[in-house]
Amino acid sequence: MVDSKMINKKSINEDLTKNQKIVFNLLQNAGEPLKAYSILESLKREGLKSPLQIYRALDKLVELGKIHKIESQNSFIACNNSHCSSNTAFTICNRCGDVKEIKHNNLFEDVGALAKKNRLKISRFNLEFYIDCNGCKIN
Amino acid sequence: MVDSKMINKKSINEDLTKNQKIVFNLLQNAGEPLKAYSILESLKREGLKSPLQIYRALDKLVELGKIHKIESQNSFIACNNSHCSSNTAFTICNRCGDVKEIKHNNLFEDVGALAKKNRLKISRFNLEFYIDCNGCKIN
DNA sequence: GTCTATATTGTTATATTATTACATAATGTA
DNA sequence: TACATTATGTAATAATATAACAATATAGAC
Repeated sequence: MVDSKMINKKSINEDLTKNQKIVFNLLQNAGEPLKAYSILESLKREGLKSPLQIYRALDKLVELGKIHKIESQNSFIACNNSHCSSNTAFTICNRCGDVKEIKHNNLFEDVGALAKKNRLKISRFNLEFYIDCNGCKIN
Repeated sequence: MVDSKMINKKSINEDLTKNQKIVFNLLQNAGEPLKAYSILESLKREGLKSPLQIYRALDKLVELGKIHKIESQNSFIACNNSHCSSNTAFTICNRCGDVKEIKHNNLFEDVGALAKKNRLKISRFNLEFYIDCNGCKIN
């Protein structure tokens, strides 16, 4: 399923359609997870006016591996890691919900190895580490 | 946050309130993930008639570690692993969405070790392995 | 026991997130 | 061109989750 639709992550943004480009650019500039309806709000000026326009672009971008969905927040973040292959690893703050994508490539290899060790033939994984972020620990 | 509210997983179900017990029993007997509104449907006969009654029970049960939420499906499953400490590890089928909780304790230790290796002080983790399940591979 | 604080439950309304259904336009390809 | 495929637009609605407030039950302090 994932495999058959997986496309070279390095494919330039020219491959994206108009709406996909608009949504992707917004997410890249944001640098933090955004929610579908907040994206919709931001993009009213670009002429996007219905949720479906946003969701369609988001779905495709997820499929292409150019963005990830943070399921527990119903939010979307531009991919930060050129080697992730649609695998995802995040830290999520227990208190403020702040999300950071983990870029450490060893981690991706290690999790893959763990899957193998447990005899699982995986197409991808999602790993979420819940932490108290620095800002929240102080307060 | 998790720590302060974490309660002994072995606490018997007597500790649960009426609605919590009703919801938890249903999930235990189901043995598969259920969605909030499907739980509501099933429990109309028990006198539960509003979403909030279900969500309140589910929230508490998650907090107690007696059930887990499968975020990508908005579904809830009874915990299957007495050592999980609110850590979660699942396989999820790409095609049919079938979810299984992984019980292999070594995996939980290994993921904890990975967090440490990456200098993360985590309160818990959630790991999702996406696979093609046996049933789906055949068809 | 009774008073009080706290937790739990009940109920209505509403907010948030996501999809269905259908029409139209653009693009690629024989 | 003609045809299939993909992308877009729009309206309606489904599915998921929470806010706000009232009523009831429970556990300790006295």
